[in-house]
Amino acid sequence: MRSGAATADDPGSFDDRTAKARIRDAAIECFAEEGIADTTARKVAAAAGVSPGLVIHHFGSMEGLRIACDEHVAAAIRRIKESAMASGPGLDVFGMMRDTNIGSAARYLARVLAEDSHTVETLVDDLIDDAERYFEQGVESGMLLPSNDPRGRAVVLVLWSLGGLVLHDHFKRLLGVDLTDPDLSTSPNLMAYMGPAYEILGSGIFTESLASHLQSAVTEADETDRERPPSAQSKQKGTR
Amino acid sequence: MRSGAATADDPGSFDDRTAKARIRDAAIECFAEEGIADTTARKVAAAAGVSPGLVIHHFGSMEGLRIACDEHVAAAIRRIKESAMASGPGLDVFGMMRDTNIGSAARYLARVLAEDSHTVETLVDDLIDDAERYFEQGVESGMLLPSNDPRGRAVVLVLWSLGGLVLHDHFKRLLGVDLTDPDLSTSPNLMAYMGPAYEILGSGIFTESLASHLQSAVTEADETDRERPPSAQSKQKGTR
DNA sequence: TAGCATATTGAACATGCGTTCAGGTGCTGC
DNA sequence: GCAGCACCTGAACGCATGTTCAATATGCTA
Repeated sequence: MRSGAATADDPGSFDDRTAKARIRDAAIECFAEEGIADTTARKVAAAAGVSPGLVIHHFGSMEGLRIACDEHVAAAIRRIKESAMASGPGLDVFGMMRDTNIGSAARYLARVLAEDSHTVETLVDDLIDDAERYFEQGVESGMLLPSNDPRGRAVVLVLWSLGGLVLHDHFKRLLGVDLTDPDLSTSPNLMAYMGPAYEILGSGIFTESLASHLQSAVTEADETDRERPPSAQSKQKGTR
Repeated sequence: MRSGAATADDPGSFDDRTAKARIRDAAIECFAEEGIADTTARKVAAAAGVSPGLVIHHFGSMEGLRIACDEHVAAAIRRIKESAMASGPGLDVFGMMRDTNIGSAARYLARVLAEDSHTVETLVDDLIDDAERYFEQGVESGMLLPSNDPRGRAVVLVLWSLGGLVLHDHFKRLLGVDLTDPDLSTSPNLMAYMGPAYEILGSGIFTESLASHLQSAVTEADETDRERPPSAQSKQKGTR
């Protein structure tokens, strides 16, 4: 069909745009744009310029297509992340996936993050592992504060960030920032998001006195197993 | 089938636990448990103990059902939020919706937050408005640090929190905490989440030097990008 | 009692889905 | 040449879906 490309699916070969690859790419875009549930074999086929039968012929089923897309996007993100980490220090978790023509990957991710997919779980785990390692370096070099729970801090920060990605429509509506924009860094409204984010990550939001008060409550609850959590007055509900 | 102590319904109607209400409740549970796309009229009908036709008869269409569920859940959350805000200060955004038998509302919310629904948008807007007002009180009473962008800070914090809710499966897997658990506050692993969260919100993660470095980079980018916006950095950030 | 509106059913319908399959096309090796 | 093979098509199948509708049950009004 195309140029003198050899046999079909050969990852790493020069011309990957075989029909199979075109279908996969079209599927990623379709999943990203229309959502998982609203993406049908026929839509993907039309977008890729092939017949519906070919979609199933190459991927076995729609679920197979989903898995292939998951893996392709995960691989793309890993590649971007690696080059970003090699290029030097960055601090936000999104930084890993911006400044690169990542295409529809961010939008795709935002769509599948809430579904359960083993591939995505593994990707999230990896992102957290890397963040944790990254934070550790930051602590050692004096850029980041140490944590009582480095792993937990990495989990919370990465999932907050990814959760923000999932809710990108709300950010777009409320702050005018599209977190899935491939070239987010040139967005004029970026600071509407980055400003508050850096402020929070810079100094928190609690004052000294409140922070110490909460901290003592936390450690207290941590030591005694059955103690009230720090959220203060939970109204007794009678029966338990 | 449950009877008697049903969850409250529309304010204004006395006994709403009609078949229509049963269908709506079953639908909320079904949406929450199986997801939006996998919830069919027949499943809802079976769960409510009625025929599929009745579902459409009462709500016009499945989309009508979705809207009715959105509005019901939004009303429930607003009610909970109001009583929580009346009961005194709390600091995390989840606090609004825990300590109450909110049923499947949190799981439902987690499912619809990423879809677009005008009702949910309005609910999110309200949550942010309340958080902003709430933070303002916290600043006045000396519990919270002032912000250069109070609105932006509220948006970011609420959406990070809600994003975490959407990704509750990942939190459950990684920290053992189920953020959609109706009685979250008694969860033994709660601190695996609250600890890092409070740590971040307490003092941030950046050290002094890095924070000032980033801040200068931000203002620099702000000035070079365009003219200095009218309301920006009028107030110098905390003396610390 | 009759009359009427509402509540509810269950079978039917049209639609769109994922998937299958028999066959067509073009290339490669003999 | 022509067999073999991979790629690809497009019609078809079976199924689940949302929705419709005539028919029935139920309860309210007079």
